[in-house]
Amino acid sequence: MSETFELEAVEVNLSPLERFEEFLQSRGKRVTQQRRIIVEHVFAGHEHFDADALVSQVQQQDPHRRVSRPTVYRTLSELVEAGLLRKMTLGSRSVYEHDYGYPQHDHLYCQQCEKLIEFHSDEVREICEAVARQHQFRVSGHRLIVLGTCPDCARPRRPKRRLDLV
Amino acid sequence: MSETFELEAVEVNLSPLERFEEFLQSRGKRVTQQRRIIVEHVFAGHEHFDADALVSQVQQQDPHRRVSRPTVYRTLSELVEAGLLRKMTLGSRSVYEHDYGYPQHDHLYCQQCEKLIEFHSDEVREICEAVARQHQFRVSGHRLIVLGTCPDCARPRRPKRRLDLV
DNA sequence: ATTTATGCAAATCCTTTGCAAATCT
DNA sequence: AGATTTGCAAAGGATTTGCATAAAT
Repeated sequence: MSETFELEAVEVNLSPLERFEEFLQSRGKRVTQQRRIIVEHVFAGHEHFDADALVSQVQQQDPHRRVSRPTVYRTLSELVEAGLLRKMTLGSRSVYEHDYGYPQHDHLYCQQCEKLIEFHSDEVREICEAVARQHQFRVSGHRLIVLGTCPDCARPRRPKRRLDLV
Repeated sequence: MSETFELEAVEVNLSPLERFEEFLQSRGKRVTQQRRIIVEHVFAGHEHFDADALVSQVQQQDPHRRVSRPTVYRTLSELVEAGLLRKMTLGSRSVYEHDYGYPQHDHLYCQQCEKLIEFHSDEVREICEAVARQHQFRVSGHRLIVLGTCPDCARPRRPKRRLDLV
């Protein structure tokens, strides 16, 4: 998965933090400690995460560099605006993932263990564009999520599937 | 849109209510006034709706046949379980639409006016299946939403787009 | 007669907001 | 200094839950 990223990665000149600082300046916003902490933490790995996880991870990684929940929510919104993160809704909470420097992709979502598996498909984007064209619809993006059970969860015990959700 | 439905509609023997009654009985649940009211109302038209809209619509349609919010939520879950309704998340709330007797489809979602436009694509389902196969993933369904601006909203004023959401 | 369902009020969960104190530029 | 941010506590919106009462089998 990460190999794929390296290969397909879009050309990027600035580090996420640099890009974010640029964004902030262009808006007359300030480069604060907490915004720096958040960006660094978020781009240290490329897993999916939600606001809550981010708050506790940052806090436990270094008790000194703590950031409040409201600030995390505020900064995540800015990162989405800046094009650094992509946001998607999973059940009741929002999940974020890298957007800047990462190729477009969609997900397989295991309803058992809540795992997200990424996959890329040019066809999906093409279909979206074709359909949009037919409806004179101006596309800004799409979200495709394939629901089901991952191989790990398919074995063990009976797949008490959750029929609701998403 | 509705013409397409007529043509592509899957073979159906039972009315939604009959099917739901069957489902309820098979689970030792009861056929109550409010469950009947809800099913009838939901299948009177085939628009998308959320719990809140359903509560007020039912109430204003006939003040006598009122149903409480908790009951609506509980019944909607049962209808999803029964395969009569499909649930999807839009921003912060859940939106429902017919599933029983209606062909699989996906949506174009206007971020300006929140309108949902349905479209059908066999290719999407095929892609989902192909990808799932590659990952030994057992598919139970998918959700594809194309985000953007509908033609009606593209004209009037500048498209102050919402960059967050979904 | 039993058992399940309803409605109310209260509780949850996730996210946002008001505001005084702290931090940037 | 002057403006923006932060963190706290509280507010909000959507959905769920406990429980006594009402309705279905």
